[in-house]
Amino acid sequence: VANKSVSTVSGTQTRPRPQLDPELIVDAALRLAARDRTSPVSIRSLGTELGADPTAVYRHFADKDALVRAVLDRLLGDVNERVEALGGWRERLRGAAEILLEVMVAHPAFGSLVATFTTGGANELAAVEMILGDFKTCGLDDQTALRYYATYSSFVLSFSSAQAASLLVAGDKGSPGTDIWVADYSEADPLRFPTVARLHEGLSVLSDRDVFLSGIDILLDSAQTRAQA
Amino acid sequence: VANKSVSTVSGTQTRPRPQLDPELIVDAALRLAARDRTSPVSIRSLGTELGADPTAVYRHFADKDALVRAVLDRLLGDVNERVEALGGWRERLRGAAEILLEVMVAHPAFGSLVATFTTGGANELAAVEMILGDFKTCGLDDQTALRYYATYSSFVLSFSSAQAASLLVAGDKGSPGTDIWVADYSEADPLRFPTVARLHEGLSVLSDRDVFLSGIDILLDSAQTRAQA
DNA sequence: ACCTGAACACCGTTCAAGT
DNA sequence: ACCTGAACACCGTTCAAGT
Repeated sequence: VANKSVSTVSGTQTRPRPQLDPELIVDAALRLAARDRTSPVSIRSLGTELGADPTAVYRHFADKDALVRAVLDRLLGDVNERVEALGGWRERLRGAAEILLEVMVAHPAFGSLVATFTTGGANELAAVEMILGDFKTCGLDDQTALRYYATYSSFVLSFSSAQAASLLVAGDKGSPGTDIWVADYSEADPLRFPTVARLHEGLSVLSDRDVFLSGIDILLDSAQTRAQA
Repeated sequence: VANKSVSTVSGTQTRPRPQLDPELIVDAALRLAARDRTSPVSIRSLGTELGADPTAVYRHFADKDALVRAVLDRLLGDVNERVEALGGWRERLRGAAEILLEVMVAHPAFGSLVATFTTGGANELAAVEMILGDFKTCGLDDQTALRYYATYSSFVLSFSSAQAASLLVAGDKGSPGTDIWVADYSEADPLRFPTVARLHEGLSVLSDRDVFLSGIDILLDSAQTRAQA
């Protein structure tokens, strides 16, 4: 909506100060989060990225929580934009889950918080409308559609948040490709833990992403079956 | 296993120093977490709770992450103990989810981390054995049981973690009974967001706990149906 | 041999002092 | 009128100095 052109800035300043505004701050925050996916974004690092005093942020956001909400709403907007291209209620709900996970994991400093904040922004509302509408299109009655909407979004948000958070706690150590849900149970005592011992190989093969999509499929299958009944 | 009696301590010391050991530190950490459910537990606060120098903790745990893992394994042990009393695979899986959520929400400083850490402790292994075994009892083949185990635990852990985390970020402000997943959408524009505008009342009625249990029921229904096929 | 506590490198946030 | 940066009250963690 806003015109982001800065071409009218006079040439007197050799190093153009970027005319701080909320959108620019959100841009910088996302740049930092994507650049180092193992660290949180501090107000101080944000200041240096902006070429301004760290505390300048406080003239545009009441506190860090307000900044986090703005950043998350921006990410939600990116997700919505990509989801709009998808057609069919089921493909859209499955694709939206996949895309949201991907976007949050690409910006762990903020993605790790997506389950604990309500952005209150326009993009959040648009996402709710899309999800609720698709569960209605599926054929569910109002009451049931609401239930599936809530279950769907709580699963997608909390899973994505946990996945992003695990990148932050892992820090530099830990091979980057490692999945988080499954530990190595190869030496579990067969007497005390017979099932684990027998199936530990199958456990280590599961990938977080597959588990996530399995959960989505189970939920969407369930919605479809219930709608047909 | 360990005998926790300290009755043999000599009476020379007026204020009995509690003979620091890992279990005592975990006890103190859980006491703090349960006492103030809106704040994280710092090493410093742990020190004063123990009546010892804060850095004493580092002689028993390599770093804070190691302490967190020990605390989470203890909580997992508490959950397991209560779950053992339940009979029937379905009642146990449903009850386990309910109890885990309750225990994590009762100790948000640590519960908020339950989705991002693998404890590597004995209680974790016991929980995996229980869940896998119950999905086998349900009648699923190995491959499918593994998938349902992974989906079940990722949902339970990430939901509980997000729920606990929301108590931390809320801090003192915010009425304590408020649910996190649903914002107030009562003034959504009916033209742009028709479904939300029409159903916003139903949305505000949903409780987090009900949404959680709905998700569990959908998952267990799905497992049962697939096992019968 | 064991423990303390000062110190380091970080946080988010405030507000007096500058321009 | 606007912005800076020093300062405050916190973090987790280390390690020299004590006993």
